[in-house]
Amino acid sequence: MDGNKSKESKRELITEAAIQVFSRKGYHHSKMEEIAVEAGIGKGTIYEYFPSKLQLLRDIMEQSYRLYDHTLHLTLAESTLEDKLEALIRGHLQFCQDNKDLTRILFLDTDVIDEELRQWAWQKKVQKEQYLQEMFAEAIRRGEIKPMDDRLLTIVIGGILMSFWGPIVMENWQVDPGVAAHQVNNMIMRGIKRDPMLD
Amino acid sequence: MDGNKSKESKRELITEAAIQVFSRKGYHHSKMEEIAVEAGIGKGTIYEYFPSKLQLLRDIMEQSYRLYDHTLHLTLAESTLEDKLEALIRGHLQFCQDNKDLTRILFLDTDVIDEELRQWAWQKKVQKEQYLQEMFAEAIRRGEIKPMDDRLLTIVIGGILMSFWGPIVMENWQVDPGVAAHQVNNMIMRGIKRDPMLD
Amino acid sequence: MDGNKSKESKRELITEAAIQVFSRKGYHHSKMEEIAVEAGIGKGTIYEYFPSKLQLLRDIMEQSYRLYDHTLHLTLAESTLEDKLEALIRGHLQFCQDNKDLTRILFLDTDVIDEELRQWAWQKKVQKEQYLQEMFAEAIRRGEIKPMDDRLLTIVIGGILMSFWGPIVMENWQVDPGVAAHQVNNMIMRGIKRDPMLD
Amino acid sequence: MDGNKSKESKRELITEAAIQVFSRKGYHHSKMEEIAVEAGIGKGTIYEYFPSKLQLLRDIMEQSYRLYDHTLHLTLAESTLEDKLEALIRGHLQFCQDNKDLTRILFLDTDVIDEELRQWAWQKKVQKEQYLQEMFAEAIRRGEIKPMDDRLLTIVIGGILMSFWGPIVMENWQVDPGVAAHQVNNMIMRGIKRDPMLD
DNA sequence: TATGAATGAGCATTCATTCAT
DNA sequence: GATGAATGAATGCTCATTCAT
Repeated sequence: MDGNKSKESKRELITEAAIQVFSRKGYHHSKMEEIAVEAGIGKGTIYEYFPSKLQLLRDIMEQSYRLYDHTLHLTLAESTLEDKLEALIRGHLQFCQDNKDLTRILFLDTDVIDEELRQWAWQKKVQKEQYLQEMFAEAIRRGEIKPMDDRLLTIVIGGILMSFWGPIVMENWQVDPGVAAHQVNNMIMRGIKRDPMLD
Repeated sequence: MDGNKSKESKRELITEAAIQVFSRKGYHHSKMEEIAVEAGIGKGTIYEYFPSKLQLLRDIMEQSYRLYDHTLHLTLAESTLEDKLEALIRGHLQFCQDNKDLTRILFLDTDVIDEELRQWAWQKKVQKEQYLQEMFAEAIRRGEIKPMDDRLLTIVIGGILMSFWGPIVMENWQVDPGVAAHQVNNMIMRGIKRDPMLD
Repeated sequence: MDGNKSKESKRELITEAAIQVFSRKGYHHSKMEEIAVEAGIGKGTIYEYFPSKLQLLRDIMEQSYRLYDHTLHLTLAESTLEDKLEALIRGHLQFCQDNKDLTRILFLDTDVIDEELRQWAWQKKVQKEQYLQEMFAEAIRRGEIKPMDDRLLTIVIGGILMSFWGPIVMENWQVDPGVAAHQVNNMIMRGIKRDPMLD
Repeated sequence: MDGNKSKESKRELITEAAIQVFSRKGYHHSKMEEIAVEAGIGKGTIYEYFPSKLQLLRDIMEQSYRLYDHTLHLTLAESTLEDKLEALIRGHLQFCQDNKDLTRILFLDTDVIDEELRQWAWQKKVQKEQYLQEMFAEAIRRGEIKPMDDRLLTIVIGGILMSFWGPIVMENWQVDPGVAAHQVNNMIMRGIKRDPMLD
């Protein structure tokens, strides 16, 4: 029954260990030795599966983004921007809660490592923003939301999404994704100002 | 008179050089040698003013936060939350534009260095959030904004502020702080959804 | 019937592969992995036949010397030194041409490996020189060649023999062993200086 | 008085130490640590003067060849080939005796290291041979020596020169360069065969 | 018997920090 | 004070060898 430790699962074992360590210490303070110990294997074994420490990080990053990309696709099932946005926020919160270590690496270490990785991460960010911006532009055209600078709106929404990982990952903020997403979506859609009409 | 290079100005010279280099390469890829060259002094001289590379970063961080704290105080001059928020956003945008290198270091390298610095930076963030949260709580009590989760609102607003440094610092996004702040503030206060009443 | 790969032939298979690789890359740059691939077998299998990389080299060296020793025995069939020498040179040239890879290993890697192997190779060289030196001493006694320092003559002749492997192995120098041996032998026996008697 | 340990002499110090160690152990078995200890300095200091272990070897090789090239120039002062050859052999013997460690590195490690160094060393060898071959061709034309294959003669003479370093360096063979050179030159010029005319 | 995944001793190299001048 | 040559602890990576299957 131990046979499920196939070649693929050994790779995953290393990846898991690396995620733990990278998340705990950050890339530069993580030693290959420590990752090996965490995985319960020898140092050299890592190099049977990954050619270098940097490539190990890259693989983790790419795997993470593939996982995360799923979040964006949640918007496709909805028709109105309001529903799309809520689905997006909910999915994002869920991802952060389900993959704390990954989130930490993804949003923390990204920009500090090497130029190629930096480029890659930036491109990912741009792609995501283009997707969102088009979504907003279309909603403006459709008249669902007010006429406004779609670029600025993209930046703002992107920032809001980013804002959650800190509390969730660093402070272990417990939150129901559905509830929080609804509240946040309400803020965005209807604003926070008290409606004087209600008085 | 070479003596105008007083003790204090030599310290600043090093700090400036370090900001350049840290910003350009990130902390871990910055060499003390390079900082010295950038400052036009000898490598050993840095150690006359700063006990270590890490402490040099800490000093820069602290100095930056002192500078940035000023932004928060801009809210004090305003009475309504709407005005406070706009002043805050405007001040933040201004700071990012005026101190790109500092911003990069502040929001990029912060969490990856050492545990103590990580704690310190987190504490700064918490302090800022407490200030904002109280501001929001008071506005809710006062009835200026709708009843809502002030913690969640704080996170959202914090995220929006953070969202700007990327475009400004990395993409050299040119924006008029006054105009952008007003637009963003409008989004937050009145929401983005088109008012059906207007139809 | 795959069984024609007997124990002995598998050993030879490995030896052949090792000769190829050692010759191509030199001992230190040759990887056991590469030798295994060259032999078309698994890495571990080599260790069924040779206890270590170094021992594999030693075996090749010893085998080579056994093969080469034959060259020296060619002198036995001749009576005069002149004929012995020509046979020796011819045999040496033939050996270099027929066993380029072996020659390369034999004369290139010998001394750089480990102390024991160095000793062994040196001893082989000394044995060969003793054989030659005795041959010369006897020829001097017999009056076939002039009275001279037989030690010095041995060194000179040894050097001449060594001089051929470079051009043959490294530059792929094509030469007829019989013709070249005759020419070289003539140089040695009669000198290169033009005989003034002939004028 | 310690001030003569200038930047240049520290470089030499390292070079000397490296020559010792490389000569004793061969390149691949020499550790940077050991070279540092031999030089009485810290390991890191070597890297202040040489960018890598390989470059350290290269520098030594080049320096050696510059020193050795001098030997070839000794032939220029002589007019007849006989005198040129004797000067060459004498210079060669002298060089081997005076620079045993260097000789060992030069004639032992050359071909086993890296491709670029291999090329470089081969080119040096070719240059030397071209010089000799032209010298011989000219002597043939002039009628000082018999008509013969000048390429073959070059190989033979090159081999004879090479033959000396083994006994001198490995067996500490004590020889008077002048005397030995004269004897060897006689062998080459007049041959070893007893002149039947003398009977 | 054959295999190749796993191992870890071993080594070149980096760079923050020191200290003699 | 200012300097930069010297240092060595720290670490990523290699590859001969082992051993479970």
